Amino acid sequence: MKPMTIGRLSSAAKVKVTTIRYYESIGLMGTPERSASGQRLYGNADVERLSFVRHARELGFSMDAIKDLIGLQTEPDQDCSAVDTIAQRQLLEVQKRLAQLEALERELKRMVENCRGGKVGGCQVMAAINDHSECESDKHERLKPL
Amino acid sequence: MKPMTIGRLSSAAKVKVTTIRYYESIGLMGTPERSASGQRLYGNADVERLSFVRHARELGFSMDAIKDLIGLQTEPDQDCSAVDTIAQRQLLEVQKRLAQLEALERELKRMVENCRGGKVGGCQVMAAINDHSECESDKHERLKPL
DNA sequence: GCTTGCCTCTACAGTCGCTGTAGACTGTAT
DNA sequence: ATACAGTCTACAGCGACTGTAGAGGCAAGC
Repeated sequence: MKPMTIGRLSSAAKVKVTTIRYYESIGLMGTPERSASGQRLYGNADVERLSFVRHARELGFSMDAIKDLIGLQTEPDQDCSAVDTIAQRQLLEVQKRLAQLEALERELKRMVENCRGGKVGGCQVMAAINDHSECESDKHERLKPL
Repeated sequence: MKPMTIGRLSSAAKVKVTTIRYYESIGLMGTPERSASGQRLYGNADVERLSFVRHARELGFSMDAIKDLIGLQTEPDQDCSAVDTIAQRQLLEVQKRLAQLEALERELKRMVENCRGGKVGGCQVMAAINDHSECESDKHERLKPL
């Protein structure tokens, strides 16, 4: 039960030191104890909580969703359906994004395959970007960062 | 050849007014003429250039890549391979991202399907996020925003 | 005890690609 | 003449961090 410094927590949970302090600042991690000299001190529960956050981030959950999940975790007697709802919403998001990216892939593939070399002036890739209207998926939704 | 205001350019190219000014500020759109009262004035060439930028953004190209593409576009006698390289790099990025998202989808699906209802305390979804190690794709790369 | 060298602290700026706000001015339609 | 939409500049904010600066802390080797 001996407390660990932020660096140990960082390597235990595989989350960067700066990120841990950031999580604290946005209320995702709660204010830890401090040593006499002011250093943050953590215990095993913090490793688990931080790992949970990391796993959830890796699954693409937003910070808000993660906050909700943590809130639910602290009330184990509540109905599980709230958790299920969050996960299902996330799955839908991922599937939507997948569909977008698949359309993009088809389009880029077509562009690259049509390239016959030569000069920029007659470049098929350039033409494809210019004359986007020919494309199957003309109406891209606003694309989130790749 | 009568010049148009930023609002007309905005609807012609389907890019928001504020975004056009932003593009100007980062050097993507060049400084336009101004009317006597200081309003920006654009011509048809600007519509094409801005549409090109929009199409490229919809295809997920970064601003840097788009700057490169525009630079190449103004030199139609250069070899086309530089364009092809940028597009291929973009395709690879998209494919990498697709693979990540597919792994995510499998994992989320598994989580959601395992949910049998009940209380949060015994929730399979929670368990799955906690015990990420069981998953096929334990080693997710840093996930970019959904 | 002293130095070395890493660890930790706070506070703030920067990233990307915009979006939103405030407050003033301009142009057009009625 | 008035109303109202459009435009102007300048700056702050978004999410989820990352990077920097400058100061202080801590354990190990000499």
